[in-house]
This record gives sequence, structure tokens and C-alpha cells, in this order.
Amino acid sequence: MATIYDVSVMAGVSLATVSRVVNNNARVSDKTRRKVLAAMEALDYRPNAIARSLASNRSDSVGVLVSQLEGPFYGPMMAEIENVLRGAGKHVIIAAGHGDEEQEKEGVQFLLNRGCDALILDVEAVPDAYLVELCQGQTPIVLINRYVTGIDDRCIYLDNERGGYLSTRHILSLGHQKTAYLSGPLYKLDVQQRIKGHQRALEEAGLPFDPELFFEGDFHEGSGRAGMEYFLRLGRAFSALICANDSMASGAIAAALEAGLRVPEDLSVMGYDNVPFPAYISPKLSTISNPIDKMGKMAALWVLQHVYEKTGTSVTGKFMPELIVRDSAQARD
Amino acid sequence: MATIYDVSVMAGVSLATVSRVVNNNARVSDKTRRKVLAAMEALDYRPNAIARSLASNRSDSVGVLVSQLEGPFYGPMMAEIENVLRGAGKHVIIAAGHGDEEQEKEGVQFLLNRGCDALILDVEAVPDAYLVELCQGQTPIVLINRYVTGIDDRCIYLDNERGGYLSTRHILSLGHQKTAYLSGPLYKLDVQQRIKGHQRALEEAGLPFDPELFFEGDFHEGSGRAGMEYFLRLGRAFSALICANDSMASGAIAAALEAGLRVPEDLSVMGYDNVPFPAYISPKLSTISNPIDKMGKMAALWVLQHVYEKTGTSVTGKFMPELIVRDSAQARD
DNA sequence: TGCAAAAATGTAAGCGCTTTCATTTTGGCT
DNA sequence: AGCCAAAATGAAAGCGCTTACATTTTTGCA
Repeated sequence: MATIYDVSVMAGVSLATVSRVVNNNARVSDKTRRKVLAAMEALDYRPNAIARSLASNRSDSVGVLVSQLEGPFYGPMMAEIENVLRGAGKHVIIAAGHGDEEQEKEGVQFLLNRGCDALILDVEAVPDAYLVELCQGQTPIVLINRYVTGIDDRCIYLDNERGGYLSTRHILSLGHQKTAYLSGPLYKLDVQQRIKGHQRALEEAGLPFDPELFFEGDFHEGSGRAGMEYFLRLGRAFSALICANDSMASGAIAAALEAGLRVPEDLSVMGYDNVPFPAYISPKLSTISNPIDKMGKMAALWVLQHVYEKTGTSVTGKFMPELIVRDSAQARD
Repeated sequence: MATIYDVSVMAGVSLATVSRVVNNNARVSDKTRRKVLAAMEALDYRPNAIARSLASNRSDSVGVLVSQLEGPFYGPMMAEIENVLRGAGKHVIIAAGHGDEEQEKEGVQFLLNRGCDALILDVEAVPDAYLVELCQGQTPIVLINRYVTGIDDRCIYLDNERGGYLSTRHILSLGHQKTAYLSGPLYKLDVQQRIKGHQRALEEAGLPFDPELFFEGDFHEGSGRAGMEYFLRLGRAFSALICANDSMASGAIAAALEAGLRVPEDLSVMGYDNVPFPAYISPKLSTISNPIDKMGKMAALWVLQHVYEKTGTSVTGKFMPELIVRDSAQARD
């Protein structure tokens, strides 16, 4: 692999000059530039990103930490981030935290040690204090999908309380009185918020929250299925099931169908997140939009503005969920 | 940020000694080791990965290039790769090629320039020759989801011809005579292979391949829908639709249902890939397994063995698809 | 106790690049 | 031609680490 030194020798100039034309950040006479470019071409010279980072203390790369690589949720987000950043000539290094505090911290360290210019974090297991401290550090941080007081300006998040509210209000407006709630893991803040919204809607309608018709799942299809089976075993009547995400809703629907229930005729089901697939199969899932891709884009734009000093659209942190009415929920007969 | 120099001063030893205890690759007396570790602890020392890479010419990271970050297909693969590698203390840098030759090449360059110790590539747009040449280079390469003659030992792939064959044979065994085929982009090799298998099954049954009942989609739901609409508009009778992947199958089913057809009563549908979601919604999709996650794992193991010299399970390149019978295809009345 | 071999540690030269500062060249004026 | 500021270029000191090689210390054993 040719180095900058080889180029400088071939072009008959100094290292500094080659560096200047590579980085295009200082005046170089046309004649010299042409000589250098020719040498670069001839040697098929590729700047060594590692050496460049070490010397300049920047890497033109931003680190992204997500909970999972698989699943329908994070993919679009990563894709958007990559898109925006690549468009600006920056690169993305992705790591996974697996919703585990240790692994999340380790992932952050890894990205930091790799000299990322900024970090976009979707973390759920680390405590707020850790994040606040992280934000004091050298490397700029953006949080996605999480709101932490004290570093509001670094947070890009969905109003999950409102989403929970919208979902339940929709169900109630269809005339349902008895509803079951299929929740995500309770330690997650967004899960708690969704429940809060759910309860607010119930309260507003003068309906009680029934702790028995509540099941804590893990956001995966399997637990949706498990939740449905639990509710069925319970033997309590309910005409609508409100789920904390689409994956669990899918699992629940599958279980319901297998148990001989018709959806939505016998049971209305609401999802949450609006991930792609459930829109395409029968019954099409009514759900709450979670513009995770737009949030990813926003995070990338934040980085572009605050780290790479590109100007552009102003960055807003709070996103609003919307009700998406499809076929899985209908009016109660 | 503390450097190795700070640690060496605090511990009263040389740089080299600190480096030795950090890397744990040369004998250091217990007493010295303890002093150094104490200093590291006290200074909260974190080795700078960039500097380390530059000096040692390895990075403990492997680059992964996938076509897309979103969608149900690559997530599980990336997750498996990350899993295996993280378990071995290695890290993963992910880039996206977007199925575009230029972007794929650029992605490869990026990963190479970042000093990855090895590359795992899922590329579709670059020509075979490019890959063969790449394999001559310094950095070890593994190809996933692609078979290239001449570098067979670097390829981890699915027998797509067999998958196509299995899918169609299943449909034919159910008594269907008139089938439509919803293909992926024809320039892709795996797509061509699936078609070959399809045709072999037809031939074996003495049935003709009907070029009119053939539609080239793009692997996304939308084109599944479009394909279905095209077939419907055509007005030709067919009792089964064989799709080149699950996403298009989902789109096609949605369109069929909207057109008033019942699946599978009026129309049997086969998917391909066995991605998670369609298993959970009605009708559950019959499909062909594509163990992309296992292939990812295998690629990671290959790297572990050939690059980091860990021994372990032997690595096999060719994977066999399997028929997965669920509800979307049934015997013709 | 003395000595060679083994073990531990230190020295210093890079890895490939950026960047500050010094030096040389250029070009516009008089 | 001669002068000077501006432009172009070069020299060299790092960035934080690894590692070959040299040196010192320890160990085992006669």
C-alpha cells in the first residue's frame, strides 16, 4: 500500500504538500496539485484512515449504539442515519448494546476508543446519571428514544405518553369497555410512559384500570403469544387488546386466531410502532406511528450541525406519534 | 484522557512495560504488573484503539458490508456476526452498500482504510472479478450469500437452485397446475438460481414455464403488491403464486385479499427466506428457509479461525434450504 | 559463591499522517 | 531592477502506541 511518503517522493514535493492536496484545506499551486494528483493516481494511493485519525484527532466517523441489530425496529433508524451521514462524507460505526447495562457501557467505550467524532445512542439499560456524565465529556452525544432531564437538548424522543393515550382513546371511541393491556418490559421508560397514556385515556372515559388484564411481555412475538394465552386462560371477558408494540400484537393475534377468535370481529387489537410487515398481512394492524427513522435522521442532522458545523434544518427533539387506523380494531357490535 | 505515558510515569516503569501488561502478551513480573494495573486504575486509563491499530497494524475489528441496514433480512445476520465476534473480543464495523456498485466499492475501501482485520461482504452489485482481486489482497475476505468460482473457500452461500426447486415442487405436489412466479431483480445471481430451480421442478412435472405469468419485482412489499395486481389484470387463471421472497409474498397476499381472493382457498402463495414476521399473521406464510443468521455465524467463525487463529467447529460454505409448510399454500380443490 | 541462561525491563525507532512554524518563491509595484 | 507582502512549500515535531533489540536483573545449578 502506497503511503503519503511514496506520493511525495514521486511528485517531488514534501509530505506536507501532499497532505494539503489530499485534505484540500490549504492553498497549493495548480502546478503542484496536478503533480501530486498524478502521483496519487499512479500509485493508487489511499489515505490511511487510522493514521489520519491519530494525527488529527478526528475520524469522520460517528458511532451508533443500538439495542439490537435484528428486528424491524432499529433497521430503518440505522439506515436513515447512515444515509444522512454518508451524504456528508461521514461514516458510521455500529455497535449493539443488547439492552444490557454492561454491554451498553462497553459499547460506548468501544466507540469512544475508536475515536468517533460523535455518538448516537439508543440505550435503555444505563442510568440517567451515566448519560449526563457522558455528555460532559469531549465527544458530543445524542440520545435517541430517550428523554433525560438536564441534557434535554441532546434528546430525540417520542411522546410515548401521548401514543399510549391515542391508542387507548381510539379503542374506547370504538365502544370497547373491557380492554386488556399487553405491556413491554416495565423497567423501560417508554413502556411506563405508554402505560401512563393508556391509563389517562381510561380515566378520561371514567373507566377503571384493571391490573388483572395486564401482562408484561418482552416486546417479542413470543411474549405476545404468551400474553394472549394468559388472558384467555384467565377467562375474563374483554373485547379489545392494546399492545405496547407491533411484534407482540402480531404474536397475540396469531394466538387469538389459533384459539378460534376472529380479529377484529371478536377481538380488536392495537399495535404500536408501525413497523413495516404487519401492514401487509391480514388483518392489517391498526397501530401508533413511531417515526423512528425520522428520529434517526434528526440525530444525524444534529451531529452534522454540532460536530461538523454544517448548517441546515433546525433540529427538534420531541416527536409526536399518530394514530394509524387499519383493520385490526373495529367498533364493538 | 490518560495516555500510556502517564501510566508509565505513575507506575515508575517504561512505556514498553505498560504496553506489555495491557496486551498481556509478554512476561511481566507480578510486582510490576500490580503497580501498572494500579496506575491504570487510578488514572482510568483506556488504551487508544486508533494509536494501537496504527502501531500494530491490526484493529481487532472486522468490517461487515451489507446491502441494506433495514428490512427483515440482514438484521439477524448482523446480529449473529456481532455475537460471535464480540464473544471473542473483536468488534464489528458495519457499512451499507445499497446494492449499488459504486457504493459497495466505496464501502469496501472504507472498511479497508479503517484497518479492519477482515471483511465479511454481502455484496451484489460488484462483479466477480473485483471480488477475486480483492481476495488477493492483504485483508482476508469472506463472501456471504454469493458463490464466486475461484474463491470457493471464501464463499458462504445458500443453494438457491434447490430452494427454488423445493418451493415449486411443494406447490405442484399440492396439485396446482397453473402457477405464477413473482421474481426478484433478475441481475442478482440468487434470483436467477431460484428461477432455475423453479423451472427444474416444472420440467420434472412435465409442466411448461409460462413467461407471461412471470413478474420481476424488487424484493420489497410494494412490488409484491404490484406483481399481484399485474397478474390479476392479466386475467389469466392460476391457482398458486410462487414468490422469490417473503416480503413480496406479503405484499402479494395483501393485494390478493383486497381483490377479494381468499388465501389459501382461492390462491396458494409460497414465500422464500423465512423472515420472522409472516409466521405470525394470518395466513401464516409457507416458505423456504434461508438460514441467513447461521450463515452470518459461519462467516464470523471463518474469520475467527483464519484471522485470529482460534480453532473451533469446521466451517462449511454451502447451506441447504428447507421447505417450511404453514398455511398460505394448500391442496387445490 | 560464581556463572550462564532465562526472565524482566528499558530504549528507541517507527506506524502514516497532520500541522505549526520557518523558509523560499512569486508577483505586483515603484 | 529592487522591494515587500502574499502565496507556496518544506522541515520537523508530534499523535499514542507496539516491538525489535539492548540491557539489566533474577534464577538455577555446579
